Amino acid sequence: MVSQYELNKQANIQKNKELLAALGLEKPLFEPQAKMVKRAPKGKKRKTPEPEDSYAEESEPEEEKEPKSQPTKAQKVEGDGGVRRSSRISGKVIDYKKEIVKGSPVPVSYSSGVKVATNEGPMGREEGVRKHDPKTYGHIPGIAVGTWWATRMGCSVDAVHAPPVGGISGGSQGAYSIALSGGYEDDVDLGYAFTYTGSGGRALSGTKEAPKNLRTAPQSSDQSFENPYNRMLLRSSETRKPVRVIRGFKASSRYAPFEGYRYDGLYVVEKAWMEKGTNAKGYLVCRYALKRLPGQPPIPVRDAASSDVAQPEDGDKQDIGDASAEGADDEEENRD
DNA sequence: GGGCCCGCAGGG
DNA sequence: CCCTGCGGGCCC
Repeated sequence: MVSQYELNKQANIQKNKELLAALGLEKPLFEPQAKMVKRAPKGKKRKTPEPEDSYAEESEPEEEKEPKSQPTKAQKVEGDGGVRRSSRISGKVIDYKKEIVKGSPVPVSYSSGVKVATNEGPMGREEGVRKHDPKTYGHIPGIAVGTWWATRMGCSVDAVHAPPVGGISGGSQGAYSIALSGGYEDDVDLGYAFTYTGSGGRALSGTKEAPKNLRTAPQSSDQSFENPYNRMLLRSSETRKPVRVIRGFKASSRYAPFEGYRYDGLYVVEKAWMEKGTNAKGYLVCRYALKRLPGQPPIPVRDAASSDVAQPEDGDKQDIGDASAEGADDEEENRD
């Protein structure tokens, strides 16, 4: 027996898929699957050299250190018996810092086409010093598309997405950035386009009888565009300012990283609307449809079948970094 | 695994 | 200054 919840969820997903198609977002700007090829485990484990050179000091990206088309070193292969480490949130078995300092800054279970931030702080990347203003529209200098962090604080330090918890960050002209972290089950993610759900409607303070002090909680009331964060994204759909997007390991789509958080580049909010979300009471949620700007590097695809990671097949390329896709520079930023 | 509650960066 | 929020560490 399928639960009513599941039925509602599937209905919502289907509806949103159709909506994305109706918006003309059904055609990928690139074909990730077609260009990805599974890498068979090669036997060894970790390794992953890693030049830490490249765009080290906020200079310009330069790229090309990307593994693509050059299966060799940098390919993980995780042989750890296939342990999926996405469960990191619950156990502290994994010492990220150690892993980062050693060879590969990126966990072996996920390194396809991924770069790491170069923000070196006293305690490592996640605790560096912020060098750029997160309150700007478009790319952050020196942070290439595909950059990966172990935690949200890393994204914050590198100014890609400032809030350590919040999913939306923005100003008067729209959102600067958003985080896809699987907070809402019925969001649809096609990589080059996706639907996103707004903030609010959660009882973070609990009830009078059972007061709480949470950072996130289940939906317990309607959302609305009155909510400042939701209003920002609504504003984005009007100004069409580019929005930085990071995908987190909690997101369930095949475009989400296995671990940590990854900068997936710039998107534009194509539409904003209200609908009944998938939750027990059918509370209203603010929903948005985002589309990726063209000219950006492909998004790595998670291989659903195995713990191996898909790999871009041929240098398909299109350079990373900020290159095109910049509707970005018009960041005369906040004119508050 | 689940529950609790903390810091932290923003926005008003 | 107070409140919010798609983290995360810890303890059970």
